[in-house]
Formats: sequence, C-alpha cells, structure tokens
Amino acid sequence: MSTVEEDSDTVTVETVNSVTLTQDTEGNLILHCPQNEADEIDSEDSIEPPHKRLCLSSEDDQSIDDSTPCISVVALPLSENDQSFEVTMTATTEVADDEVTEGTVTQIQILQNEQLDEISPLGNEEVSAVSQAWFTTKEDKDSLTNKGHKWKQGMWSKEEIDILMNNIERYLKARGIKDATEIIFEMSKDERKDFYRTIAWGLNRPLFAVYRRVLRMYDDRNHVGKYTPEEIEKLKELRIKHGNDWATIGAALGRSASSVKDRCRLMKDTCNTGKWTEEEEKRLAEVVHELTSTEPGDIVTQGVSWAAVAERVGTRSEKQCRSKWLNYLNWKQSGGTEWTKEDEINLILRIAELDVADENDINWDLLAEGWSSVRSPQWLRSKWWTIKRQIANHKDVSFPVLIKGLKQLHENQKNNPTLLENKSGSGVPNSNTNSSVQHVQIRVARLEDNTAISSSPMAALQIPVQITHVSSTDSPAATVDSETITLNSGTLQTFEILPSFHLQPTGTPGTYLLQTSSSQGLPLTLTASPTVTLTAAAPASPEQIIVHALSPEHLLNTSDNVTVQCHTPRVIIQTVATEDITSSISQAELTVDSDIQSSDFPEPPDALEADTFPDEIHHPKMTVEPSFNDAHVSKFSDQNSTELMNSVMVRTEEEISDTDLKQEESPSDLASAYVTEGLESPTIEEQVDQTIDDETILIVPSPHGFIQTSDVIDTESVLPLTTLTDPILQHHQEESNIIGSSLGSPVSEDSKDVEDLVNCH
DNA sequence: AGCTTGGGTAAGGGTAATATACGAAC
DNA sequence: TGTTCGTATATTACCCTTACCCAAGC
Repeated sequence: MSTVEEDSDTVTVETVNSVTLTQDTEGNLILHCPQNEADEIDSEDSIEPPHKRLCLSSEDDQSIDDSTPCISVVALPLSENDQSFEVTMTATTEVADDEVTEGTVTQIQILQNEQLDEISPLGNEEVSAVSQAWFTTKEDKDSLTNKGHKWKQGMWSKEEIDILMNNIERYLKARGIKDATEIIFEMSKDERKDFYRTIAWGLNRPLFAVYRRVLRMYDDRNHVGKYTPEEIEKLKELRIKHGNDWATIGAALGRSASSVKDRCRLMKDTCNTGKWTEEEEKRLAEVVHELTSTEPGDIVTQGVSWAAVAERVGTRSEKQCRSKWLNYLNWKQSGGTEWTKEDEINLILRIAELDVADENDINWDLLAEGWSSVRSPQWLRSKWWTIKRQIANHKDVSFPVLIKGLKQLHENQKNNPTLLENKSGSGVPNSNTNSSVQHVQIRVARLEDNTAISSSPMAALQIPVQITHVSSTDSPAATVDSETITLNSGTLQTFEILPSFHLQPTGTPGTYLLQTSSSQGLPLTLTASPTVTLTAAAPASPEQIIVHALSPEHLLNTSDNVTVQCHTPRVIIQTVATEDITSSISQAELTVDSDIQSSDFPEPPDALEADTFPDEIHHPKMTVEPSFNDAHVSKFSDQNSTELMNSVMVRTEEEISDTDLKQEESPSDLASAYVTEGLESPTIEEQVDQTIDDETILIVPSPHGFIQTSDVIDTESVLPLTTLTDPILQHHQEESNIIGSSLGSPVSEDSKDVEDLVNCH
C-alpha cells in the first residue's frame, strides 16, 4: 500500500492490488483498495477488512476547504489470489473556479485505520456499517441513525450504478463466473453467500437496497416497455384467475412481478380517463378531507391513503387521485394563486439559499410552506424539475453548479428585460424559459475503450481527450453577425459538464466517432491515424467547443506532428501534451505495466443494465511516482506500453484567453503545440470577446475519468490551435428549423436557443 | 427456544418521461 | 376558421421504501 511523505509534494506509492474510487454522500471520493498481503493475512476471517484512507488536501489550505477534493481510501476485499491492480475513477468532483486558490498543490495522504476518525468521524465506518448490514426494519434504521450513520436514499445516481456494476464485474471475474444472473437467479443462498455484501462495497446504501436494485437490473422481464392492449386483456384475465399472485401473473405475461403489480394498480374496472368531472373533483375533495379529518381549504399533502381514497372515489385509480389532488385540487380549494415568473426566480433563489450539496437534501415540505402559488411540495419538486431542464446537461452537473447556472440565467434575464421583450416580439413567449436558456457546457471526458477498438489495429492509439464544450447563446449584449457570435461581458453563460464520451470506430481504420452519452450528441469525430484529427460532424452546434487533447507520451514521441483539425466553426482546439503538463506542474506519473482492456472501462449505464459485461478483466499494476500533484486518477493502458496521464482541471476563461493570446503572439512557444492546417485563425478580438467574461469554466472529472484541480494545467500547457467561423450559424441563417433535428440532444437545443436569439436581432 | 442471517413478498408512495388536451396567437 | 405551437394536465412504466414474513443455521 502507498505511503506518503507529508512534508513534501511527493508521494511514494507501492503496488496496490486494486483500487476503486467511489464517492460518498458527503462528496468525498473514496478509494477502495484491497488488503495488501500482510493485511490479507491479518484480516483473514476478520469481520472488517483494514481500511486506508487517502486524503487529498491542499497544501496551503488551513482546513478542509470545500473546493478541495477529499479522497478516502477504503480497503476493498477481493479474492485472495487476485494480485491484479485496477484503478477506477468513479466519483465526480466539481470545483468551482472561483473557489479555487491559485497555485495550490494538492498532496496525497494515505493514513492508516487509526487515523481515519481524525478525518471523518463517519467516513469508512459509515460505509461499512450501512452497506454491509441487512436492515429493513424501522428499528434497525433508527438504531443506525442514532449512531450517527447516514445513508443515501432515493433514486440511484449514475455514479452509484457505476460502482455497483464495477463491483459485480469484479466479483464475477474473481470467481470466473461469466454471467451475474447465474448468481442472482440460479445459485442457492449458500452458494452466493457473500455476493450482495461484496458488491455493496463503496455504496452508502443498505444492503437490502442493493439487493433490490440488483434484482431489478438483472431481471430481463423488467423494462419491457408499454403494455399492449392484448397484454392488458390477458392481465385482467390472469388477475381474476390468480389474484395477487404477482409472480405467477408476471411469469405468464413475461413481465416482472412488480411490473404486473404496478400495472394492475392503474387498472380499475370503473376507472375513467381524461378530464375530471366536477362531480368527481367534489367527491375526491370530500373523501380526502374525510379520511384525513381535515376541512375544505386545509392544505393536505401527506398522510393520505390514496388506495383508500380511490376506493371511495370509485371512478379513479389511486394514482389519478393523488395526482389530481396534489397538482391541482388541493391548491384550488385552498385558494392558491397562479405561479409566476417571479415565483420561478424565487424558487431558484430559495433553493440556492438552502446551500445544500445534494438535491435530495432539499426539504420540499419546508420550501412549499406558506407559498400560495405552490400547489404541493410534490408539485414544487416537479416544477423544479422543469426549471432544471433549462440546463441541457443538468443531469451531469453537480447541484451547486446547476444552481449557480440557473441563478446566472435568471439574473441575466432580469438585467436584460429586453431579451424577453425581444423574444416576445419575435413570437417567442416569455414563459418559454427554454428558449432563453444559454449554456456553457464543460466536461472532462475520458477515453472510453471498447471491444471494437481493442480489436482494431488502431486501438493502441489511445488519446485521452478533454473536451470543454462551451455553448453560449447570444444576449442583447452580444453581437451577432453573419459569421460569428461575439460574446460580450453581458453574455450569460452557464456551465455544464458533459458526461463521458466513447470512441466509436467508424469502420475507417483509425477513425472513431466521438460519441457522448445518449443525451449528449457532441458532433465530433476523432480521427487517429498518426495524427489526431477532430472533425465536426454536421450538423454541428453554433457553439464554441474547446478541446483539450491530452496526448499519450508515446504518441508525442513517435509523432512530432499531431494535427488537430476541427471543421466545426468557432471551435477552439487546444492540445495539452503530457510533457507540457509535466514540465509546468507537479504531477503524478502513473505507470502501467500490465494489460488493461475494455473491461476496465465500464459500459455506459444503459449498456450495463443490458447486462453487457466484458468477459475478461486485466488489472495492470500501477506505480505512482513522486509529486503526485493533484488528484490524478486515470484509466491506463499499456497496450502499446503507453503511459497515459489524464488530468482534470479548473480554469477560468481568462486563463484560456491568456493562453490563446499567448499562442497568437508567440507561436514559437508551442513546444508541444500541434499545427493546424487549413483552418481559419481567430482574431484576437474574437478571443477576447469570447473570454472577457469573468466566468468560470468548470472542468470536472467524469465518472471513471480523472480528478483535477485548478493548477493541473497552467496557461503554458494549454495551447490553442484555432478558432473557426461558424458554418452552423450560417446554416441557421440560411435555413432555420433544421438544425439539431438529427441530433435530438441538448446540443441541438442549444442550437435552437441560438437560433431564437439570432432571430431576435 | 430464541436470535441472526439472508433473503422474500405485497402494498403503496413516489419519480420521470411521455401523451394528450387545451388555448392563445397567427 | 383553421393551423400551429407552447403549456398544462393526465397517464404510466418504472423506482424505492416500508412492513411484514419465513426458513435455515447457530
């Protein structure tokens, strides 16, 4: 296991078997690693594996700063024979630029068990106590709560699912089992003895919740989709025949038990659909008040047995009753007022004031209290959901960042009422907040390997690419001409983090489609022949895209001229060579000396849920050499003895601007700059205009990506290649309403936003 | 016998995405 | 008057928790 010299920037890391990084509810990154050999002996048959905590802290910070990522190390039990090593970055840390102290150097501290409590009283114990205990009763939970334990409830995040899938994958690998369904559905309890406990590692969820989640995920009769009329008919018959034996009904229908149970809940022989009659509404109100012992006019949002209500109402299902009551009737009855734009702004501000790190921490009951235009806490939450969706990548943005972006959005609208007037004048309703959304999307993407790439001769050429996707729409302060969108300081910008992307082979050797997740259609193609070419696929967005290509060293060494071409208009491509970073900052070198294959790069959640697991996992050993500057955690491959260094950073646009200008002024400084050919160079003015805002570019690690902080890449290391004019914008002006139709992604929404704004002028 | 472990079931509150209805503007 | 389009409302597939149960092992 690793040791640390705390009095310097350096870190000595010994070989570790396996490490998984996860994130707890406090936002801490938890690095899970197996026992080392000594530990394994010590801990044999012991109840708790040894725990080690890796803490990332800023050299000059006084305390644990909010902006400082904290990495915790927790020992993760693996099979005894497994000496392999794997680093999986599964947590995301987002650090607002303005919270970052420039020049901070982050150290790694790896502390032994006895020191854990000094870092976090909850920390590791919390993880094990919650996720390793099977508890479902209220008493069990109360007991844990009283002991100070907290755990996550509600919907599983993408990160959690990634951790879970990763754990399962490792469990399977360690036991040479190909298919998890063998364990879940075929093995006896005894045979799968430690399965759930093992895969629950790193998840701050009750074991029971993990169990439920796994069953759902692997049940191929789940997620079957909409029920056909034929299925409904058959379901009715089966219901009569088998009553509430959901397992039997489900088996007969090829659906999961919970699915048929849920579907039956929606069916009532006497159920009406569509608009509620006055009579029905009256009845619903009477029943609700009667069953809750309340008076007409009282606000009732909780403690209602909707099944009982539906029973009494007679013509509606429990879901219909609940929905009608919470979203309309109760509010109407109690003399509620209409929801206005001011309410919307108010909601954002109020949520911001709560200063919660996680949306799950919002107390909607409290928030809704005494707010006459709020129909119910549940309604308010759904309202929040629609507001949230103004941010295209809201799912991939941390909550604080999202709030910040929304605040900016609305402040801008407030400060620029002409924006709304203009929009109104051009036929766009003011209330259509979506059309005024402006985005700056920032992401740190990871190189996603896959089987197809692995089998390709070009697979070895793995180029970690950081993409900073800056999408900003126009504002009255901005100038729009036929070729460019120039952003002035008044321009509203919202930052978002794009999710991970994958490299998809196109069939042309060395050419990959750079594919983002389903909701993120980033129109870029990465061509990796001996050169690296980034090509925008049409239709591109009228946004700025800043691409940081972090070239593996072997690539740099073997190819002097890495060419980055971007045919997307107004795309700023910045390549960041590993050595640039190395020379300019203190950093860790992560050396890989055994294979890592596609299996080390988990499939996206969708694919995971479809049970697509790699058959083999290779665990390269890793050495971390001195001066691990920051939280650098990467995926590695030695397929070509590649030493990869991925880094994550937080930069301001000013920094980028500086760099860009520097680049313009002294091209000779481009020690590792890659020449761009046939591309239009941006004017300095453009660059300044684009970056004059004191806005923050937040670049955060994607799950399985890398961690970064502000000082990882300095201005010297980011080398702009070019900016281009925006053909898409031209396209917009030539034939509007076409853009984005084939993308169906937030990018296309962005395009539309710009289009709307352009039309205003 | 009683407790613990490792599940298992049903009920029902809830979420998120989509479909549909509605109404205002053109 | 008809069409279009944005919004509100309704629907529904799926998610998650709670409460309770059970059997085997200790």
